[in-house]
Amino acid sequence: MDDLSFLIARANAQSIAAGNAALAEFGLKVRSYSVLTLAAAEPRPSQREIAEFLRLDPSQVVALVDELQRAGLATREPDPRDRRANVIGVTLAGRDLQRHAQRALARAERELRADLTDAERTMLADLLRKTAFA
Amino acid sequence: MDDLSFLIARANAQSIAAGNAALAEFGLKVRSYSVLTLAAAEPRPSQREIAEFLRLDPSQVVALVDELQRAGLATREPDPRDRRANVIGVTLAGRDLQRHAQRALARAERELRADLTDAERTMLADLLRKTAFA
DNA sequence: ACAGAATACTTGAACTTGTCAATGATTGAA
DNA sequence: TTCAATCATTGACAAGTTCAAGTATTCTGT
Repeated sequence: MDDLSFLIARANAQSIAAGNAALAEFGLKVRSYSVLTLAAAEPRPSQREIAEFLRLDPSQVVALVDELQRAGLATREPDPRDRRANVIGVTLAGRDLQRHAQRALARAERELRADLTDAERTMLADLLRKTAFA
Repeated sequence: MDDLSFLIARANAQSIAAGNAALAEFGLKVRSYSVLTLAAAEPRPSQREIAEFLRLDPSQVVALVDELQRAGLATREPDPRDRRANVIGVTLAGRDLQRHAQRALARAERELRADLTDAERTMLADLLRKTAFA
């Protein structure tokens, strides 16, 4: 039971729990926060790009964007260059909330991973990046 | 989006997908394999201990043990020392299957994490262990 | 010894997530 | 221009999570 996949699974469960707890005060979850963050980036992504990046089914992205839009945080416009696609962006409120949520999340993560030094956290991130984007 | 939790989530999704694929030929999934592996250990765990270790709700463990038992892989006996609790173990077939599945899983994992050297994999496991069992 | 709190498992319900197939609109390619 | 591919959407369904309630058993304090 000391294999990589098990350790990763456990660390992930902790991340999600801590993340959702930290995001609760913003009315967000890890999922909706991720979508909001991508929507706040430039260039604004399409739903397909969001789905691809987060490894979600496109139909899940529909629901997530619906939710953010209803909350007045995200915008959804047809892409003028490809009218099949929607361009997802953020409202002013969305951008503001994203910033606050990002800070809260970073704080929660540092707390959760407090047993690692800064150097170890960096090392861990590097290794994960190397294997997770192969 | 390059924070630890995101990377962990992504690596986890890959692990589960690759793990389930590798375990399919044994009729197992990552979940049932984990329970089977714990059941094969000494001393044999109770369902509560399995739930705690895998961070599952006790009711989920009921279903998982049911499944393994129906497949003739796991045994479930009341603990003579505490008749509220069940002691979960493995049958001969269960032990045998666990061994084969373990090998297949290790192989799949090495393959999935092939972009890391052995030393890096060890380092990654050490870091995860340090943060996941704080 | 006894009552009451606590624990282990089980069941079932509600809810969230994950997966898939089908559809309409639009675009790209032969 | 026609045919295939792509993007978003919907709806159906399986799988996973979380909770509350119930039974049996054990533990605690008197």
